[in-house]
Amino acid sequence: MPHDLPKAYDPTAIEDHWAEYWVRENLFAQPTPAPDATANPAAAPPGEPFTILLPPPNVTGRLHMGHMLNQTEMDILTRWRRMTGRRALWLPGTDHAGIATQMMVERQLVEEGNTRQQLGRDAFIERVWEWKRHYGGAILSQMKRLGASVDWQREYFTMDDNLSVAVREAFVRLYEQGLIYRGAYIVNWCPRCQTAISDLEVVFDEHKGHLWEIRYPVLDAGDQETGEFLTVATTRPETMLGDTAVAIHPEDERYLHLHGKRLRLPLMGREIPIILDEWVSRDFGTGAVKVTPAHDPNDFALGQRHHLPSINVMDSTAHINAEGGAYAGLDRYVARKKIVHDLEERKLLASIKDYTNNVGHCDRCKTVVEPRLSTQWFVKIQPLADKAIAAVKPGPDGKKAIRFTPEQYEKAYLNWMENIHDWCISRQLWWGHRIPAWHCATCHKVTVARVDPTACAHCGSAQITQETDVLDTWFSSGLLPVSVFGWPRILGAPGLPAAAGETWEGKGNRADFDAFYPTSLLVTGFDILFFWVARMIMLGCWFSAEVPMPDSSPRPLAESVPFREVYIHALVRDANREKMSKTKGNVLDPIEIVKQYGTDAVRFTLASMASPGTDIAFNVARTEGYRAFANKIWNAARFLFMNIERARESGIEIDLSGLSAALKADHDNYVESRWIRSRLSRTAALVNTSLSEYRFDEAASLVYQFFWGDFCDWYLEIVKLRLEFDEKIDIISRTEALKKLVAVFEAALRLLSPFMPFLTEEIWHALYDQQPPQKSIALTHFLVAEDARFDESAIADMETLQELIVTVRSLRKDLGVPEKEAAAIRLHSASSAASLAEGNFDILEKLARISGVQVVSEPLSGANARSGVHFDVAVVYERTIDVAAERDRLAKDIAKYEKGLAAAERQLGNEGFLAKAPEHIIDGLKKQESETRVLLEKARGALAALPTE
RNA sequence: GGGCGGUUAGCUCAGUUGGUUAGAGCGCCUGCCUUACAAGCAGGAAGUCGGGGGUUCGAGUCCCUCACUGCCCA
Repeated sequence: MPHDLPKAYDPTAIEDHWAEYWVRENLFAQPTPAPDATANPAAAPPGEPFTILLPPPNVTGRLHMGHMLNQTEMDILTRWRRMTGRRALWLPGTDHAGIATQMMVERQLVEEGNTRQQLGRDAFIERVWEWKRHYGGAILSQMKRLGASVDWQREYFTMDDNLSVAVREAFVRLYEQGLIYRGAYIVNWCPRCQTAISDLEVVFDEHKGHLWEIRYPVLDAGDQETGEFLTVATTRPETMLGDTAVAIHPEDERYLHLHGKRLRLPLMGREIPIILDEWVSRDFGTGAVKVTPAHDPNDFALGQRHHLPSINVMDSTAHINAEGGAYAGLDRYVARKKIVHDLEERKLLASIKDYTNNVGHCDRCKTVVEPRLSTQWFVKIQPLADKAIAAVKPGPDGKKAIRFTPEQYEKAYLNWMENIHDWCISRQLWWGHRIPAWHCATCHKVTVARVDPTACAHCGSAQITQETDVLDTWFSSGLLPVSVFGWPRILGAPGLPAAAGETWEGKGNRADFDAFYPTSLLVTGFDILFFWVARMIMLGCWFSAEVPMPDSSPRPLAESVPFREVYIHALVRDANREKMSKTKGNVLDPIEIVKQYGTDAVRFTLASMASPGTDIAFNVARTEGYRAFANKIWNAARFLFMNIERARESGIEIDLSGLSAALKADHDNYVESRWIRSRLSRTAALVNTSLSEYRFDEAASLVYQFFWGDFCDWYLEIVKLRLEFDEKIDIISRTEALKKLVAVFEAALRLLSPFMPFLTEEIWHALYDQQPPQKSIALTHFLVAEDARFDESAIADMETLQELIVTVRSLRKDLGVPEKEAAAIRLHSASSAASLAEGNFDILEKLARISGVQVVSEPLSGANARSGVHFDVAVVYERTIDVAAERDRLAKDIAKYEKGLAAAERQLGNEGFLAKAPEHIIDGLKKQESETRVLLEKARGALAALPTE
């Protein structure tokens, strides 16, 4: 029997199955539109595209909570958009992660007693590919398991041939445009990784160190020491070996007499000038700063301004080199110690002060980064940044081509983009896109080419060797929004395989580009704002601008952006709001939690806590609650199936093809059915709005509230009355009631599906006896307000009934009526509440255990009565209420009503309010005032009617 | 040092352009195995919205200020 479900929901029993099913059936593949689709709208597939690119996780990566949040949000949005009829394409893939991957494989080699140098470049790269084939992309398998609704046929990897072609083309174009140059500048150098790293890969940590003050002897005109000293302050004394000047502020009165003088550099003996520069801070240290252009970015800038030589005193492993004289060969920290010792010995150390400073560490290996002068490749970034700024600011039409949510991140983005530095794109690694530049041994010029050259383009010499550096990983991932759709092949660029077919099947073509670029949205964390977001915008705007629009017109900026919207989500922290970190040991593995509670429950936790701009303190207690929610729905399904079976046994078959009509049906005798359909309609409207504003928290709680609070707690309980088989309810109404129940439930499943895809898929298939109208609930239609009939009066009536039921329940409890015992009520009402109660006696009987209703014409007060706005109700019972407790309760109510009434009266007596406040506010307040007055009078009466002690 | 955010129930958070008596989940208290569900049902308690000042007919919401706190950039 297909409808025989276990009593408790066990996610592990079903999730693997559906995860595999979705991948196997290729349900979320988005085919390339027919090439002539844009020219011939009739041939175009229906629906606006909704395109979203997975921000590429590292190929070495494993799924963490941040990924899971990120992917949950993308999946909810993609599933939702897909169900609303958009042509949804979510494109997955990974990043080759230069340093991380190379480190991984190097570690393997070390275990084998080998090094990459021994292996050689080509063999090493082959080794990395091998590693990738075996271990790479574990994170994508995890995504599959979590049911991400991506198009697996379009999976990308930044080192794939097609994407490598794009990288090479981009490099060559930028070079030809004069936007790539090579030169010696200060870069962040990781002595362990042996490569330059970007500013963003340097993590600053507070570090307790010292500030050493060193006395530099002043020289007179004859180069003799005058006996005077200029004292400089430094946190890194070992760099003094490379000092080429000392700088002071030109207006610093302490040092006016030293203008134009020279100094003798201690330990090295070299003469260096005193230079004047306004950059020097007079308040810091002694106001005199040593200048080491080869080892500090600020000093480098000073050196440029004052034409100072740069002396590099360290090698690539941060050991002192031959320029360091007696210290050559020492590690930087050993050298520091020795230098301090030597200075002290020569009485040149003025003082040592404790000092806390920010020290940069390599993001990958935590080694202290050494700012170092070295020859690197750079992108002249300003022209790209200008476009990237224009794309975010309002255009001439006042519209922004890219919109940020939450808005505050736009400011952060612009601030960064407006202060951007040239981008160092070279990395001294082997794993990555090798820079397509060849150095000529004959004329020393550089040849940059799309196809590997055999001779120097300048002098024709065959003595050329390729640049050994590779490109920064972000260079390739920044290109993804264009390259995954076939750029540059779609331009038919020379030296590239033709756009039509060949080996590029499924790797993007012109029709894809026309259909899916710009993508709709990028979802990512704020920590990634400057990595993906910024680079994709710069490169996307730059290169797509050359691709004409489908109608051959030039592509405007608004159509060249890589995505139209950016949604920035929060950081996932642990339950104590601590940042998760391996060293703290508080990292939660999402997969482990998923195993415990089910994917849906974890997804729902993340969604319901994802209010924009607020970090998520992930607490499994919350997840436990949502597992309970899943279980609740599971059991609601069991209840339905039970009744479908029972109906079937008595020869009633529900026509599942008529469900949507049942939702809209005008004719309906039952208030609970009119009410639940109205609530469904309202909920659908609000969920759609919330999702369109990225309010995952609102959307999730709306669905939760509807399913549990409305559907299960009220509707299901009442509908049981209609399904009674012992009673002589006519078969037609029974069938109708069951049909509406099934219709509402099925619709609610669709509403829930983007949030809980596994549970809803399982139940939905079961509902259709494994013969559903679609292959997946994910391919059905997402509910909108119009799908269910909305009836304002049903909501009002139901709310009155609910209030009556809750009042009676509470009264019964306070009177100590045993749960199972029915009791009669007396009811007074000046409005329709009494007739409503009589007309729906069966509901009251079941939900409030009422044995009879006696409608009375006099208001009720006293020991066993309570009042709502529309009614007074008393429970007929032999015992009376706990008078003291009731008095407390009433006193509290009275105080609350008095306060409320006083506030309302104050407002309504205020002419300014009556004159200025909008009408609906005034009307609302008047209504509130009169209702509160009624409640207050009734509460006072009730208090007076209580027996005295 | 510069910039941005946060402070609402015991905990975690909502609270739309100022507008009717500030909400949710979890936790807590009380009573129930009522044949969908004890991962449940029913009832209940709980907040001077960080402090102070101001604008306004009206402030959790806007402005100023102080305190605490988090993040980003240098």
